Amino acid sequence: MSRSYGQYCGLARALDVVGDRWNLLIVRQLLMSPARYRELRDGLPGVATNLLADRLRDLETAGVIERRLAEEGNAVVYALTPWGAGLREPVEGLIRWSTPLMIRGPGGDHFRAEWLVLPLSTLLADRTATRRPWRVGVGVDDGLVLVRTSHSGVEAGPHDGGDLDAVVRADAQIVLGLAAGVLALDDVRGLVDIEGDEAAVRAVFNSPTRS
Amino acid sequence: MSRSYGQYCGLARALDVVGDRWNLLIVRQLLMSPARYRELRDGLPGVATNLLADRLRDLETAGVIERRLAEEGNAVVYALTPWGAGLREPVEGLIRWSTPLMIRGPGGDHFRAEWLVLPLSTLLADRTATRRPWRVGVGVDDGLVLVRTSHSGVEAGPHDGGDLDAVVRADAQIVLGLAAGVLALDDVRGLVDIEGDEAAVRAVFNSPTRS
DNA sequence: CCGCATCCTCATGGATACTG
DNA sequence: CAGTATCCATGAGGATGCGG
Repeated sequence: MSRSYGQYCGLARALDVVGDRWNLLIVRQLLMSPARYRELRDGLPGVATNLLADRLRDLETAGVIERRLAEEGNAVVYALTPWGAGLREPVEGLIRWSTPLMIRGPGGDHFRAEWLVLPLSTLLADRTATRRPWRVGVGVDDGLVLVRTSHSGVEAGPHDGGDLDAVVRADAQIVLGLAAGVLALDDVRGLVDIEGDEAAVRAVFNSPTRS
Repeated sequence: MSRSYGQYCGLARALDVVGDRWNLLIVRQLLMSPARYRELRDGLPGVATNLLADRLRDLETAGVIERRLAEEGNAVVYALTPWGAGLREPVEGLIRWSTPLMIRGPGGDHFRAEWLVLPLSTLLADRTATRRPWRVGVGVDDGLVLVRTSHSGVEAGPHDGGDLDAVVRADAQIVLGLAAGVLALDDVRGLVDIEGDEAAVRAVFNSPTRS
């Protein structure tokens, strides 16, 4: 664990726990779903394997994550504790704050479709859901993210294999621009591929924000 | 500037900008008020002066902070840009998340009364304000933090020298426990010193949360 | 294979002295 | 006062090893 700030301040103590490099990205992965060591390593391109092991130990000691035994028996699965799951708010706050950094496009950075789950969740959460419920797949590269109506608005998550009313495919940059309201669907028609119920797709990206 | 994560992910890009050690603590200081170099150094015990200078440069380059000329003429003052001020949400989220780390008490850590401003702001913000407006000073050590009613609830900030309806003095740990709702005022009567209008103090710490 | 531990190199952080 | 310059300790990154 890195050096403590030694300050009796909530932010400093929070950063003593999750401020070290890679820690919040590990939390990001686990906010989507519990995962095995290898899955974490795959979802965190660039992490050194010894650092990942170190950080998992630190976070477990601090009570942010816990090791569970997978259903298959002896496999270890890492998951957030209830307290660790409380990091969703500040993490989503940082994601919303980062919008200006994302609409510039990916540059040469790594990208994984699953990384759209949290941004879509938080950017679409306060959209008013339409009358009839829908489930839409948002596809980038080879991945598919599920966006659907929920009791209180719109939710995103990993694709669960269930039926979809529609599938939208576009570059990640465009998907984020649409979700953030920086782009309108009609402005990028040629860059977006829509299959299925177009009305459902419009409900995702063009419905007014509750504000 | 530290090594980039190289991930096209909002959280990773946000941390590329503010994830380096000390960066968010500098933002914490500037969320309270613009400050000069020396004030930042004083408010960040433990920071090395070269690191502070480095970080201020990085944050300015990234567009999080800006250098301003003070009213007195040639003095430089650091302040958040509008985008940088948008970090208030995730920072307050981390502060709320850190409550379990704070109610354990200060241990041997440094403490400054001004560090209560952000926690009091975010922990009391959704308390319903009483009918008549009040201004209460919360005192720890030698410092005094202002808590007052606002149009939409309760606000905290640096003491502005104006008249106060009451002053409460207690240890920082107790103040935070009261604000977080972990302690009730009557449970710690002997440890809290109240001057002035006690009803105003009760309005700060005992009014029901809006939930 | 998966889940780490070890080793080595180099970038970053920390403490202090120094300068315009 | 507002930073630079310097030096040393520490942590990150990458390759590889190793037991289950």
